[in-house]
Amino acid sequence: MEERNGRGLTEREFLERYDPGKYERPSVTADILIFTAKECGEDSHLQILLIQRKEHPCMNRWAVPGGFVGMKESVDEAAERVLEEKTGQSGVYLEQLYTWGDVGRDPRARIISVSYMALTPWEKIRPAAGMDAAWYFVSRSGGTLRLWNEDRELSGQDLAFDHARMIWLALERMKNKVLYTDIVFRLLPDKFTFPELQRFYEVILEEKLHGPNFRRDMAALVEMTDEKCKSQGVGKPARYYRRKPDGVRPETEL
Amino acid sequence: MEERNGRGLTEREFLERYDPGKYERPSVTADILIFTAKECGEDSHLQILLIQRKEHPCMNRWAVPGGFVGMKESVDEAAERVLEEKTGQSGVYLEQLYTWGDVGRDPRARIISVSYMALTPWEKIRPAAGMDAAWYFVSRSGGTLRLWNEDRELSGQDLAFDHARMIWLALERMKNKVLYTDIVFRLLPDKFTFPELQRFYEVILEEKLHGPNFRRDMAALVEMTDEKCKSQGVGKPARYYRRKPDGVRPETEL
DNA sequence: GTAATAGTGTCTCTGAGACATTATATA
DNA sequence: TATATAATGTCTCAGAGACACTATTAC
Repeated sequence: MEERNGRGLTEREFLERYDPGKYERPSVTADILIFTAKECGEDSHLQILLIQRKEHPCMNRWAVPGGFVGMKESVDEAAERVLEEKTGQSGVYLEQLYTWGDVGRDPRARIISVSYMALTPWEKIRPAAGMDAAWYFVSRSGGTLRLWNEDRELSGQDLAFDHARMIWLALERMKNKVLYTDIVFRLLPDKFTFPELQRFYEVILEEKLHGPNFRRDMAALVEMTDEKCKSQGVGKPARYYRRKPDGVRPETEL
Repeated sequence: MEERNGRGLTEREFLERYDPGKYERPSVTADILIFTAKECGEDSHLQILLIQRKEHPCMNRWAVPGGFVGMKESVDEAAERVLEEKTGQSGVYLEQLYTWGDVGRDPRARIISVSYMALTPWEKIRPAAGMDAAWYFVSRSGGTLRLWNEDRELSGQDLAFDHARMIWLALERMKNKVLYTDIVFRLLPDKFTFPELQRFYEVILEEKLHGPNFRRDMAALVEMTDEKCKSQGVGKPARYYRRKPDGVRPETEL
């Protein structure tokens, strides 16, 4: 530990003299794509929490919640902080997705954003804090992103900065991971029916699945409970299932 | 475009008054994991370019090449710049991997690093610039990373910062992507033999493959040429193959 | 010739996909 | 009873894995 560098300095001496202020530096934010899913009548959809900006730039446009990374918190911690501020939850599944570093992506200043994806069951969501936050249904059809709720439908130009691409990438990532990881269960409550589970898979995969085969393929991951769902409408009521304690698939590669 | 915010400012007026200097900001680097692969006698191995640090902190330890992201370049552009400085190449396959944001990861200052993976054929590599750069063979066995070359063998403590984890993640990512993307061909020259191709797959997948089945499965992606390899040692000389122009698999999800 | 590696052909058995059938609720 | 949805059982065919065999070089 007493090694000296080219100018004869130890590490301690070097660090004391080190001036990090010589160069200009970018700001860094953690932006969180908070997803949930709710059964709504016939068809299910993913939902994402967006915030309407009350300030320039992109005033009145809708943005993914985010916050600047402080000097005394890791980027991951900043992401958790933002998530808790917006949903009142902690311990939510959070996964880093991508870092957005183009020069002109925010006209205010040089801002680099690390995007995260958060997945949480609808039941655990507290009503979005503040009037400027709203849940939007989200789907992709053809090459375009669709975002809508009871109040309005957004077009591509209604999203701030490069956030449309952020959302697109998150949906793509989910689609790629859903078959070999456990992420669906992060969107579901502890007890769920097989039809629910299947609809969630279908939404994320953006394709219909064959019911009987789906049951067969999921058999290793879930187990039956004695409870039956109260029948909603006509037809045989579904039985509740839960995850098998040991039926585990990996979640991240890190 | 003439919308005014809560204080009656237009976007132009707001931006003129915006002061990005109020908060302290972290430094951001782009760190490049430059991989190549070379046939070396019996067994092939991936190789990675490392640089021995001549300065505190982590003096004399080996680090992944990196550089600070300038204010007038995107993070991707910074990555390309670093890559070209170190290999003299441009147009190399480059993929963003992960962003490392822990507070104490660099004792000099708060530094957030965006890691990239670069893949290039051995033939296109120019000799590493400077005496401080060296190629290391790299593999994982059990839970540990192995790095070695003709001169020395590195242990976990010989790597700077969190760079061992960076390399580990890159190997994991490669392993996960190799079967459904084109990344192997980024490591190979234009013409290659089937045994070569198979060994590269085996190195990345960290498992032996069955020769005849491997040929069958790759048939859609490559095509035979008339050229035969000069026989090296005993045995039937291998035939050269090249990629089919249309035999394409996707490379990234972005 | 033998040894060694390159390359082809074929068999089998798992498992994904499709469909038929039974079960249980409402009306 | 009819209808709608849940849940189970079975058939088939493509494809992964394993193996046997042929081809071409050095020695």
